[in-house]
Amino acid sequence: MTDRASPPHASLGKTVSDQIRGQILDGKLKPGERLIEDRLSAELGVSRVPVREALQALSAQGLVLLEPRRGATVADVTPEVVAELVEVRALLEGLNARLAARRHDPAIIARLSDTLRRGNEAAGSASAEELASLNREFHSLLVEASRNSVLSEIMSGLRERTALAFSANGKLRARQDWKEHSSILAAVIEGDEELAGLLATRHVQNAADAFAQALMAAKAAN
Amino acid sequence: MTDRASPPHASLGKTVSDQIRGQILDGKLKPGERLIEDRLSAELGVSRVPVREALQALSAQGLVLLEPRRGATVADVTPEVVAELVEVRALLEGLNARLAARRHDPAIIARLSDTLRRGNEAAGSASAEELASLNREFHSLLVEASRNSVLSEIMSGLRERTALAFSANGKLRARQDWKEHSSILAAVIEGDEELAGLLATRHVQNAADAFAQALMAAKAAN
DNA sequence: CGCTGAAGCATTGTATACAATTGATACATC
DNA sequence: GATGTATCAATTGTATACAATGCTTCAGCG
Repeated sequence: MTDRASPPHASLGKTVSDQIRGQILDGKLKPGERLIEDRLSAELGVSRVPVREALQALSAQGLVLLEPRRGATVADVTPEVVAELVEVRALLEGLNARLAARRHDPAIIARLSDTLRRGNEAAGSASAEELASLNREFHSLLVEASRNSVLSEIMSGLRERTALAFSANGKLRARQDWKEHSSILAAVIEGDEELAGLLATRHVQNAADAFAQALMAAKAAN
Repeated sequence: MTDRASPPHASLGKTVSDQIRGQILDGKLKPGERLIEDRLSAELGVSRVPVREALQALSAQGLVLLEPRRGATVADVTPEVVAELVEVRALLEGLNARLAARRHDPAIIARLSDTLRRGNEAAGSASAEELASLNREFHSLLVEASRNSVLSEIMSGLRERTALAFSANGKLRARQDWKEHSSILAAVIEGDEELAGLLATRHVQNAADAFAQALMAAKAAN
């Protein structure tokens, strides 16, 4: 039940966009799959107009590829794009962590600590979905902690795209992930900007490396 | 005549979006001004549907503020947001320049050199519009040179928003701007990643500082 | 004179209908 | 048998029409 989706009185376009985004991130819609407006509008019980709005929004976010006169498909995140994504996101997570350490907001830090605790508890036992949700929560709070709305918007898009790419990562790295989260948060609490930034950058790179290795191993097994 | 706008067979939504974007960046539409769908559709001779698409796209880019049930207004870039914008853009321009230095693509470097030459020639005499256009061209090529499509997309949005904020900057800093462009390009040609990155980051910060000072001076004059 | 509230208007949100384009299939031709 | 071409179905692009909402104005009352 990780679907909070959208508030009841938001415009339909947003509701639909959240629905589709959810299905993409959950893997119910697979990369390359066509998103036909008529089908979606019938499925969701709305007209094509909000569906089109949603598809455009998702396209702007990079989750959907929108080709003129040819329709929409779920974005296929190639290894090249993943590398680009990681390069940019690693840098920005670094900036974000530095800012969070500088701002040093006790209220958000408290919430981060709580999420961290739950993440550590869940790292062993919980389902992949729950782990993903906690992961999102941690990074989302961290973004909030930097108090930079521009950065925040950009990063939320990047996080979703990397999540899409790494969806198969599952529970394997959970323990290591939360270890790293822990040290990032510690640096933020200390107000050690440089360390927080470095750790956050490394965190992204480490996760990407681990994923690449897992991928290689899977290939070798075939 | 810096308007290349959109290719003739692109969808109307894109055409309209380019039109409105142009009017915003040219200052014909001022921050805070309401963008009423009916009026725009009448003015541009299309129905409201493409206009809505355009407004959403511009909203995703940050040039337009879209409030549910309340319509669209030209984004008002507050000093706080400018600071955030500069913080992020400075970092990303740094990464971009580093990558450009690493890639080191002769074809693009040749084009950059050409633009640089024209920019230096124009720095003294040309109109503000022409200078802005050359500036866009230089940075646009530089983004291309990094060969990172993710970075490229993000930065083009950021550049437009900073351009909107600094639109009043005009010719004052032109000479200094192109001096800095020149040294950035030199570092890129040398393949000196670190220097190129540093200079590019500084370039953004310098421009922002200069603008802030100009603003203060203008205030003091009142 | 200011305040409250209801009616009307301006504007956005959504649905339906039509036009235009693309991709596929079947057929004819070499 | 391969290749080109015409026709058709599926799908997207755009326009128009209607519904829902928020803002403004102004009458009535305190």
